[in-house]
Amino acid sequence: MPKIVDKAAKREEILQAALKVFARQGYNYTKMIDIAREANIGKGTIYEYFRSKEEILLAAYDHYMQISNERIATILARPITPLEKVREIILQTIRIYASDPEIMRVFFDFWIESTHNKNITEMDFRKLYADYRALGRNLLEEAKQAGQVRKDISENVPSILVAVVEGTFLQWIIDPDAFDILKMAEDIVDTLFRGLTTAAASEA
Amino acid sequence: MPKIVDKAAKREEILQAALKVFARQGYNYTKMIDIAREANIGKGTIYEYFRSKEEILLAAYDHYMQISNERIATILARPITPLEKVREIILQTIRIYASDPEIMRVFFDFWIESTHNKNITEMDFRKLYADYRALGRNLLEEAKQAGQVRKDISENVPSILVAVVEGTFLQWIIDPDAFDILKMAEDIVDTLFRGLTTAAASEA
Amino acid sequence: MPKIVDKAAKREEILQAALKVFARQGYNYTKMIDIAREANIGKGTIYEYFRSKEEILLAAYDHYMQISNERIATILARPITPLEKVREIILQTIRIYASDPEIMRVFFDFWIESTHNKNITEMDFRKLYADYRALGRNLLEEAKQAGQVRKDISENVPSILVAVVEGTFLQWIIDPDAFDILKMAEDIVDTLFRGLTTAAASEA
Amino acid sequence: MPKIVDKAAKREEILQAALKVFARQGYNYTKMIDIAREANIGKGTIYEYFRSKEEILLAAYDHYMQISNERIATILARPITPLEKVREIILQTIRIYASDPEIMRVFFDFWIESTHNKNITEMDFRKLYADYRALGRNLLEEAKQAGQVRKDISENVPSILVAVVEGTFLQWIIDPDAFDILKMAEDIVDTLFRGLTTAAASEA
DNA sequence: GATGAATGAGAGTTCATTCAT
DNA sequence: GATGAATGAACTCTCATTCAT
Repeated sequence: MPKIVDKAAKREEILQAALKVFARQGYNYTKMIDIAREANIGKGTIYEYFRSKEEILLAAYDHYMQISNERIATILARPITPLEKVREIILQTIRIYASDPEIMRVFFDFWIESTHNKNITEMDFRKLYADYRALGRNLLEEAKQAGQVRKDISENVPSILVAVVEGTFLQWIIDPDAFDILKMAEDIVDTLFRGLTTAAASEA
Repeated sequence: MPKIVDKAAKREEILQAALKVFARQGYNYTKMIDIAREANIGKGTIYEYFRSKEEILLAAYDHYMQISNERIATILARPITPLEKVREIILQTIRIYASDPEIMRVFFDFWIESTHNKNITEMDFRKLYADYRALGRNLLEEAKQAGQVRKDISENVPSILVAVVEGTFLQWIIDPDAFDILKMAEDIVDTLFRGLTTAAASEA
Repeated sequence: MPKIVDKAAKREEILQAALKVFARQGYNYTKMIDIAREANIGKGTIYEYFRSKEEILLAAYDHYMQISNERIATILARPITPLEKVREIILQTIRIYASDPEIMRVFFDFWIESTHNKNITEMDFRKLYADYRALGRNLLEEAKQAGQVRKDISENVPSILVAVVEGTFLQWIIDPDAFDILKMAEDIVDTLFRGLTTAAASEA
Repeated sequence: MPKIVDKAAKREEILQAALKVFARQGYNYTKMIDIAREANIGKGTIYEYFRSKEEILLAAYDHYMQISNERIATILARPITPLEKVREIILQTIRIYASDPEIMRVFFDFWIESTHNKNITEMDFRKLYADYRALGRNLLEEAKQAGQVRKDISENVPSILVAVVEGTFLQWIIDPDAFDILKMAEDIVDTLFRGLTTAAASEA
């Protein structure tokens, strides 16, 4: 009988190798042979697990999305107030990628790729951001109902929340020493919430 | 009797064509022939004005930097308070690129390229962001001295200001209909300043 | 206790599968995996029975030759006149492949392959055609002696006989509906023999 | 001003080089680099004149068709009887390719390729043969009307004419010494016409 | 004996750059 | 100065074959 291989595990292994190389060199500068070398396999072997370079890209994106969604789902399930959920999502999003910078590095690579590569409609950053904003909008609405958030805040606050998180990564990836990313996470929440929350809530 | 050509003007023309194509297709997907066609010149002619594709990239980056710096210098020279300078820089930065989206599209392309291409150390986003943060830090310090800004704000506020502007563009480029970018600019300032300024200032 | 396998039978099975795929896709477009799938075995198993793709080609050719030779031998052994033997060989050659088009499809594939692939000298269409011509020449000579065929026919008649059979298949494979292949067989013999045979024989 | 090149002439040059290599090695075994070497150009240069390997195939086929069609048109235009036209088409078809064997060698390569490659529907041998048969059918019909051809010949005679020409090439390409191709052309016509023509015509 | 996971040589194709005109 | 024809390095992907299990 032939060699038994856990196809899924090996696929994951290759994906991890690819992520490492993508983070190091960028998607466009990454050649199939680089991924193969990182994974300690032959060039042809990659094609036993992925149909093309683009499929690796998509798999990596899905990988990112899954991590992200699971994290958010967990937070949403916790018995905390809507405002605390917003705070936790921001804090933990930053924390998780702070400890796994590779995937955030490739995130922006994919962002660019999605902008120009028409073959990969599955990689829909438009929807991703829209979903994040909708999430923020819903939680803030709940928080308003609960009196945690001022009624007169701008409709663009969700966009601002997304912006500040994304923009933080943008700076941090380029220059990890620019600030303490974990302290930054706290400061983001504190600074923004000060302008959003009702007096009572912001003191809490 | 050689043809008289305004070298600098033609170089600028080619640069503008390149910017257009970069915005449309992305730096990596842009071929020299695409730039040549957009500029209505021969492929070889580009090389009379630029040594390589990378040099166009750098020239485009310098172009961006010059616009950006001039704009900021103008604002800094105005007889307004430090806090108003911060506000104006944020508002006008967003406004200017809102009316010229092309250059902001390529900005992130360059961001990515600078991350991976070791040949282009002149394109230093690390320094760019550091400069922006330093500018913010200085203006905020002045504003604190002037009593416009609360003394206890986080040292990371400059990073947050940069983040929110960059993150706004990130969303807007992907999805120009996600929000009204000009309204967004106002809301960013209002929302952030509410948490930063002293009561007196924020009422102003 | 090794599994008992009829090596020869399995080899034949694989060969039949290969013939089917060759007929469908052509030798060059046929991948080893296609043959394996058609034979319902693993890709590696083929190599237990054939050293290489080329060896399958050769085996298929031998298969063709054996069928062809057996058929001719049978006809030659029959107690009929030389001219009738020629007629029967032409008729039955066409009939047999008319009912088994697969093998004739691959015949021309092999013809091409033999022309360009220097590794397969065993696949000698030069000799095959020469043999056919020699067979025709001998039978026609006998027929001449027997007074069945005119003495002044061209020495190239054997080549013409081979040509018309091969050329018929060439058209028929490309377009099976171009003519009724069985009727065509009859018409070939009738048309050609009318010019070759003595009055007496052609009336027969 | 740039190098002036007669694009059409260079394309033709490359095509001729390709034909040579196709004849020598077969279409499938021919690599782009082989064509480039034969044409004394760089590999990339081919792509300035042909989009792909397949496009060269099609151009070569068109080249064949043009030669063939022109030749036939010339013959049809001559002031000779229908039967003589048939004779001339057969004779000259064989003669022309006898003096230019390269193109006939590749003809069968293309025949095979057209059978299996679905991308090249422009290369329609089905139509080619059908056209040849139709041409023969029409000329023979005219010849019948003119009393040159017996009224009771088989409807399949056109197919037989095509078959014998194609089958002759098939043998000749494999083994150019098997027979004198020019003598063969004469013998084909003589042998076939003896069975087809009326006594008067055949004596002529 | 049977298998399919692994492989790398080699294919067609692209494109930044050169340079003769 | 302007050009585009020419180029080959380098890319992604294929597939016959090997071999550990």
